Amino acid sequence: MAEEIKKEEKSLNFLEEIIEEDLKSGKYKSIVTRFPPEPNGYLHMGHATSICLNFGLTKKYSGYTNLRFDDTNPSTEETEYVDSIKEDIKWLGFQWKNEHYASDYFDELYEYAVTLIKKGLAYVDDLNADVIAAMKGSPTEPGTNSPFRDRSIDENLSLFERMKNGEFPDGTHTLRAKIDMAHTNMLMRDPLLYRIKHAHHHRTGDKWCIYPMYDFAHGQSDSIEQVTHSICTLEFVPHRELYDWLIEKLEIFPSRQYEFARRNLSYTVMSKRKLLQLVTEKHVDGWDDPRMPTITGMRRRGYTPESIRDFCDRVGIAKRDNVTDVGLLEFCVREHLNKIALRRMVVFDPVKVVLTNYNELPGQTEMLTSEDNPEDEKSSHRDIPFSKELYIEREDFMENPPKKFFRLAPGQMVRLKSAYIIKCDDVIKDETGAITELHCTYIPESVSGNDVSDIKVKGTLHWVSVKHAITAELRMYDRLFKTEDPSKEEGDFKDYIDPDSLQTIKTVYAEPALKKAKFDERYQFLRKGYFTLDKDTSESRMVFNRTVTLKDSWKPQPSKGG
RNA sequence: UGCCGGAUAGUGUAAUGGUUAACAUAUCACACUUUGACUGUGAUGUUCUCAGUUCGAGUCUGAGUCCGGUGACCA
Repeated sequence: MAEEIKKEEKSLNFLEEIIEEDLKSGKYKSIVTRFPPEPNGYLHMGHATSICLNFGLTKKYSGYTNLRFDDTNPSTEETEYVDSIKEDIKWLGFQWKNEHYASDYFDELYEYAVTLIKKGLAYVDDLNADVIAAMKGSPTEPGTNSPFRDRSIDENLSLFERMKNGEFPDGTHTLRAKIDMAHTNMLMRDPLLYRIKHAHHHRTGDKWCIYPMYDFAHGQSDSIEQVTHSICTLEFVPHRELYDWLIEKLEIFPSRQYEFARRNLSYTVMSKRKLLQLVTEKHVDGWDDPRMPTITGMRRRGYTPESIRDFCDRVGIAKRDNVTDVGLLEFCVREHLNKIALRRMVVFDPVKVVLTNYNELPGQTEMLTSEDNPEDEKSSHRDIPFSKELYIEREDFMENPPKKFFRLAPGQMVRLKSAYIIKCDDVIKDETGAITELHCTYIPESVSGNDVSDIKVKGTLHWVSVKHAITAELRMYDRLFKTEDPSKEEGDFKDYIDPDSLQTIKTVYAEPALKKAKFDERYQFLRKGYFTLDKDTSESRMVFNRTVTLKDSWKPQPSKGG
């Protein structure tokens, strides 16, 4: 027996390295992470990265992940978002251990503030926002101490309590940490800890009129929950110093913050503000528009959670700015859908084929059969009716084909998928010269599964029987933007929206098996792409969304002289 | 202008001082194919610059360049 264990050692990302080191050194026996959305918007692909990271880490190493809503700003947050966020996380396939709210900790946070005041490390400032901002100084110039900086502890205590009791209007007082107004890190120049907001909170109602700032809530919540690794994006790097300072002064559980680069995707935008703009200005159909990089949008588009997780795994994480090619996401989606999608034939832009030598018996329909998914050896099958009159794709016929055109052309033969080989004999046109029918002959002995014709053809076409076809509406979605990084372009990012990113085909012709389409199924319309049923489907109208096209490497050769 | 990050094929990541810098995707060929899909085979293509340390540098040091973040009573 070979002693060498050939283990495919997958390299670790920088967070896995840190965690393995922490586990090895005995610093922690198990790890705790958290996913901390603010309930003021819908989750998008960037959040999905963070979710996969946080939950993935505690799944790989022993531990768990909490869901914590960072609801410290009552004026922007709503319960509506809480529900959608939870739904999205579950849909992605993750389950949190505890559901927390920063607002659950308001009492403790208040006590922490009192502790800081008693230590002489925080004070109530009577300055208004503008003055405080002005006195912060600039990156190159130190700030100026507030005249209220050296109030007595007792006075601070009393003032802070009166703030809590609602004795002051909004904006008149704040609680600030007493650190260093000349600090090179602007965030350390006596940062605000609490502000007065006489606002109704979605969970605590009217109990509070003072609310902690992010910096005085996030790290403290981490600590209360004994989060070991608090993972956030790079723009919070400057906050880490304050994060550590507060934990040290408060002498609470030392959670540690680690930062990674947020995930950007090409041909889309990812900031909450921009996505909101797209919705409110009606450039898209809503948060769940299938072109949106939101979880709900991708779900409606037909993306699978498996493919999104796979994508996150493949791209990994690091600390450098990135714009990941959305093509990679599309690859992951195709790869998964190829395995699970049921095959169906749908003709988008029909041209009629008449099989001149096919004799239909009255009252009888020839039924053919085809596998639902050739990737699956145990695939189920469905029946497909065949008849004298068929539709094929208009683009699958050319009167004057270029070289290597494997489809239908005068005198040329093709296979109809799961049916017969046919040969084109005549092209029928109307008075304008437009092709109305193709007269073909079929080869009876070439039937799929029992082909004794010995004819080899290069092309196989999808088709439907005219009289058996059902109709549906198709929404062909493409990338929302025309440029890779719309935010980087000159002018407004919205100028780069692709007006053709949604093209609706009102009527397409499908084989009857598609009538039984279900919302949780994915379909591959043969040679066309992956589709899923849209919520706009009604009794009278089926609507399908194109999730992603099939890869298509065929390029028509330039034909010479007609 | 200060402070803090970062720079490896087109893109995203790996290589933890030691062969010819790897993997995925993309692109291009070829093969296979009752989906011009899938699959298979091959090819193209990479360490920001300069100097230094070292037998040996993508990795360490210094300088420079470029990119990003940061100056909300937002998170």
